[in-house]
Amino acid sequence: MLVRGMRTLEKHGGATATRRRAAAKGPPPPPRRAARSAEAEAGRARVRLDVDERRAQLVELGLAEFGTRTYEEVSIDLIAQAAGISKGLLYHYFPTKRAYYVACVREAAARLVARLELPTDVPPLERLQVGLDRYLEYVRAHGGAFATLMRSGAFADRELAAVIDETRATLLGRLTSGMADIFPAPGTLSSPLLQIALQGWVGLAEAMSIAWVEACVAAEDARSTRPAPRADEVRDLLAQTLVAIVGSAVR
Amino acid sequence: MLVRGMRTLEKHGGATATRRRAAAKGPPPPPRRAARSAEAEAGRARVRLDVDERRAQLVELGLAEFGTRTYEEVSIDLIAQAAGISKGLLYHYFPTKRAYYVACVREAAARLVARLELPTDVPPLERLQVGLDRYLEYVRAHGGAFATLMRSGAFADRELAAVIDETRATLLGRLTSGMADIFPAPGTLSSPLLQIALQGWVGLAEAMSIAWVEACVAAEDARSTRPAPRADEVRDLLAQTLVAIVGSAVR
DNA sequence: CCTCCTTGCTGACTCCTGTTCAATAACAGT
DNA sequence: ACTGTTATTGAACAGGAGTCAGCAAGGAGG
Repeated sequence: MLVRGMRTLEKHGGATATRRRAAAKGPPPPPRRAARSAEAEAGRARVRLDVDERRAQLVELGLAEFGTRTYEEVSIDLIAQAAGISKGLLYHYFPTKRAYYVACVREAAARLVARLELPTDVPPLERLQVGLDRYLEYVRAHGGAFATLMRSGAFADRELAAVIDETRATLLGRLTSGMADIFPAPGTLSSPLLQIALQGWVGLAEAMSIAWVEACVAAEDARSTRPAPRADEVRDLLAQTLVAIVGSAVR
Repeated sequence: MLVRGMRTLEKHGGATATRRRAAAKGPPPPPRRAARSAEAEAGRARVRLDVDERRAQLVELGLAEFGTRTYEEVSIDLIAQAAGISKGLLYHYFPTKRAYYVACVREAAARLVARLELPTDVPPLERLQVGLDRYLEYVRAHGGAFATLMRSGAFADRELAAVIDETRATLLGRLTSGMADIFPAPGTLSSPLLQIALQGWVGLAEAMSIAWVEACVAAEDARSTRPAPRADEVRDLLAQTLVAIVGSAVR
């Protein structure tokens, strides 16, 4: 509690650490500063949460932080401080900073996927339009956070790339489901070229939506610039391009 | 002379540092060990190069390293060791690791741009095709390095983003120069929507080319997979999509 | 109410890597 | 050979990721 300090001089940890340091440095270690009891005077008592709660809280916080700053700009200490916990606790939930980041990206992706539930009883082209509308709406609402999350630390490790690829595949699958009827030619739908074409279109969609959001922001800031395109213009452009590219690829 | 000036200030800098250290640690700073001349017994003598030579060497090395590993995987020590110099020297040429990275990316971009010099006396569509062919050839040849360089640490800072944006704009300008003749409607060519469309197409081109290279690699590894598309198929797909997207955007 | 006892939680430590700086040595001009 | 310039170095510093021994909140069983 209050006097919980002392920490009994860290009987073990201290001794071990001292020994190791001595071995590394040679000269006798500097006098150890006496451990003081903080925690009490810090004002905030130790709060014990349920595992899932804490995890959710941390991911939520990470969503906000990583959406604003870059991966490397966000330090573990910062997160811990913002969450009101110790650094060590974070490692109780996530083995590494990257794992924490991946968890956050995964959550963001899950939310995006959840928001893009589409009706299955409408014709493919209409579904595509509705899906694109929702996608653009999402990107517009989450603006920079979306771009930051998707691009900032991306592609550094396999796991992260897998999450992103999977998300893309899921969304693409939803948007294009049923479109096989439109383009006959049975075998061609899974041809290597079409695969590449579709991956390319996903890149197009992301680049275009990001450019659109930037144009929107720029248009708001300065009156001088011409107004940004409307969402439905962008949506139509995306839809038409998808049709065109698939048409070209299966030809 | 600038350097000289700083040199003069070193008296101050040193004092400041010492003061800071004392303030931080409390106890008087440990006696600085007398600098000895080891170096000789290290086997390799100190080599003194011309500024530009060394810079070029370091950038060349960085191209290789950053093309293989990720930004964070490449440590300054690694670079220094590979170059056979001390860590400190790197900071004589580049103020920071990121600056070094940016210099490398800038060089890579410059080479790409240089390779994409296009003849000006051919019709626009043909020029587009030739340009795309060269682009794909480059991406194919430099495979992963291209993707790694362009994506790994990207977008972390303004400067890097600027380099990449500028490169994209340059290439796009070359590929599309003269195409104004094809699509009449004078004012529309710089409409906001078209800008977005073109940025989107660049994203398409990058995503598609990366997917294509991956398909090529995969096809080489396993015989089971279907063969990767030919370069000219991808090129035509890209060209047709560009025409289609511009057509949609100016409509 | 007390006592385990599980486990969420902490703080001090280590290690590693980017960055700084005073000192050193190679080269150019004299 | 002497000297000034500056490329080059080694050691120290800073600060952030990751580790670990021990502490305590809240329930289970007496």
